[in-house]
Amino acid sequence: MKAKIPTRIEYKSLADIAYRIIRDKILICELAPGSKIVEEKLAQEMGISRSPLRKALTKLEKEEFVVVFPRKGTYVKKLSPQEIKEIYDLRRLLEGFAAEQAAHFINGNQLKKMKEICKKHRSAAQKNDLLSCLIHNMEFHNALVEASKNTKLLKMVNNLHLQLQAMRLQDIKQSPEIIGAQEEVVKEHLAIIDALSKSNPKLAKKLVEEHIMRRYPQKSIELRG
Amino acid sequence: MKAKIPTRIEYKSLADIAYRIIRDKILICELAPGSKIVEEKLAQEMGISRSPLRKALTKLEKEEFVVVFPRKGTYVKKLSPQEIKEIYDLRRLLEGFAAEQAAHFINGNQLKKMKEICKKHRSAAQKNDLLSCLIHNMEFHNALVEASKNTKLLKMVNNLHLQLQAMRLQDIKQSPEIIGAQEEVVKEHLAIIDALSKSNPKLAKKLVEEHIMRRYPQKSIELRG
DNA sequence: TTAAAACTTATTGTATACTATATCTTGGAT
DNA sequence: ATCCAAGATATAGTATACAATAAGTTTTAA
Repeated sequence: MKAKIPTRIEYKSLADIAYRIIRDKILICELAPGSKIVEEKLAQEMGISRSPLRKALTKLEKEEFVVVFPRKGTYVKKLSPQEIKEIYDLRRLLEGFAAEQAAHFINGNQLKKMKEICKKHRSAAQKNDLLSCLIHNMEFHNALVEASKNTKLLKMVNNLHLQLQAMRLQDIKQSPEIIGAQEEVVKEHLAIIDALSKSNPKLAKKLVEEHIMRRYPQKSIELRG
Repeated sequence: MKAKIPTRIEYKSLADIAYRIIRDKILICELAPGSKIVEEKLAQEMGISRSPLRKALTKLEKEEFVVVFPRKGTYVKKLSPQEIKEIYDLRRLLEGFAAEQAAHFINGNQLKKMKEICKKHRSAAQKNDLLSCLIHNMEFHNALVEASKNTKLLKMVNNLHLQLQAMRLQDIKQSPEIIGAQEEVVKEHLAIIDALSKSNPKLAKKLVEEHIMRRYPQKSIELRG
């Protein structure tokens, strides 16, 4: 008899829960970059055994939130300047492409959703609520890539954003002013929405690329391309 | 005291070995798309316990070689036409970008290496050794992306190629002629090398994009962009 | 006193045992 | 005969136990 492939159902295993908790701890730097993760210790803290914890760590390793040194231990990943550059180069490429594609398909609902995100984003910016700004920023970029209808692309871009998130939160804590200019960010987002609504792929792509590179934190390093 | 981050050493755990063996079995369709993987059964066949096997399966899940349905089981992934389209769209984008970047940095050694790969590829093509052709083809694209000096990009493209590999092998078995035209492929590879050696980023990019889309197996579906 | 060796401890990797759930089988009622 | 329910079985998820290795500590010899 042929194997029946089941339909996916929602089920949260301890491994899934642990994955999410540890990832969040890394994103808010409760687990600091470079610090060691001792399995037994962390498992006890979370009230679970090492089995689901190790599964969670394996997933985090694949997504580059931690680095595993065989027989030595697992360490929270610390992004190098070179990696940050790579991420921004890839974001420009991938999200630029996403915008181009999205301009072909995007519908009223999706545009409306993006506009609402911008509204909340602007409101948070005016209140100087930088954490909310960070969230709405991710929501916007997420919605943009979703509209490109390429699920693999969405996964890639999502992962890149999450990898940057810990760094962004650190920046907020250490010097909120460098994040600043959130109203500028919202303006640029709205311009992108406008290009999408006018089904202008080339413009949407260009605006997204420029938007991303304006936020590249290592402006001093010369850009190529 | 600050945590000392160890240097990476080579160490093959049973999980690593199992990962590689299972991945290869999937690539050669010894584990057929859609078939179920029973942990206890596969572990016994490989002479290991479920612990390292499950770690291997978790990695394979993250790389989309298998799909895990919670509490149901793990199944070998079967690519849908939509996913194949996504992969080709992304390959065009990512490898086109890689070529553009590579044209800036590439050195004599790397060019030499790529030429040698083409030489072997042509030789295999003349002998009608399609399996070797597949390998040399991957080697070429790998070398191209390596020359772009973006490690994250390399990982992404590598994964896309591996995901296609099972399908390509099936194609060879079922109808060798559709693979054919390997000498054409080599010619196009050499043209790409030529553009790189002349440090012509725009041309290199264009040639790579065209080269990839010429091999898109679903030509009938209209292409956008 | 210093350095190497032997020993101890901590921690990862692996195997096994247990638990919970999904699937299959059997039996009974209509 | 068909459908549903209760029990049996298979299998994934989790916990624990054990093995191997790396890191740390003490001892001993020069």
